[in-house]
Amino acid sequence: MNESLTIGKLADAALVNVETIRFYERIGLLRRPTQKKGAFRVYPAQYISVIVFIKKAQELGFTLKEIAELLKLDSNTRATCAHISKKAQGKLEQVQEKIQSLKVIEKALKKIVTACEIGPEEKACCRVSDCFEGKC
Amino acid sequence: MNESLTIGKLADAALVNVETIRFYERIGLLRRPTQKKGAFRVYPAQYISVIVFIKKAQELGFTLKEIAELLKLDSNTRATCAHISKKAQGKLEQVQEKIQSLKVIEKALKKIVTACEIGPEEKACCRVSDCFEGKC
DNA sequence: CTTGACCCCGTACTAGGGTACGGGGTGTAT
DNA sequence: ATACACCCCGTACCCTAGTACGGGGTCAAG
Repeated sequence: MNESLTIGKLADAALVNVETIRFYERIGLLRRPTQKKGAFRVYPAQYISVIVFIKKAQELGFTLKEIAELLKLDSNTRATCAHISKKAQGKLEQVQEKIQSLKVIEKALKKIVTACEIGPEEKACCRVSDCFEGKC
Repeated sequence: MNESLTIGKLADAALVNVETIRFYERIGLLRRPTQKKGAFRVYPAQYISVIVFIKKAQELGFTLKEIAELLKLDSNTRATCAHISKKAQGKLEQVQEKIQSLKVIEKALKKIVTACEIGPEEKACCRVSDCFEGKC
């Protein structure tokens, strides 16, 4: 297959607005596609996963700037492989910290759920807002 | 101890701007402290962990609105315990989804790092942007 | 009892991340 | 060859989450 898409089809496939794609191109987050049909952009289907990735990463608290850095790791410039490895390691640590923090919140929420099931009087034993103080 | 703090001390302790605290109060994310010294707000030290929590949760991609919902789980209104349990379960699922997504990204980054260490030619085998398509 | 550091409130401004709009061009199906 | 859905670009506008500002009040030390 290896379909190619207009901006509208791409937007539909990635569940975003056409304007969002144009916006990402303007700020340099998405590369303008090399191929064109007349004046119209023509995107390889690959772009869908890039946009899906951007949206997922955003939900995880990455800024568009940080996401741009993540996407840069995909570029195939062999010359800079050591550099890319270093960058990837930094991002990896950032991701692992987020996972740890989420696990702390997860634990607090689980405690609230079970405490509630046991009985209302137990509930007060855990506050999500204390979960980063080790009190939970 | 059980210290009480002025807004300035609280801001310093929680590593935010005084204006940020006032902003959070304005939008109802933080409750205005009940105690006052004259016209000045007096905060119990507990507020520090609440603000720290807000900041952490933000980094994890929660909006202030979502964070307000998380904080509501801390309220001690016994009448609504079943309701709180349900809310907490919903939030728990949201948190667990985030953890899963981050693990997918983590895996992709690890692959990039090791591929880079083995040799530049292997690097192209993994793109972070494909990581939600199961291609990684 | 004054001075300096801090607080009050309201309003205005900013940055990030889009969304909407409007006037015009285009590709394809009929 | 014409209609209609879709694309182009630029500009303006919007929401969220703050940050800054300015005029005035207040506590505590000297």
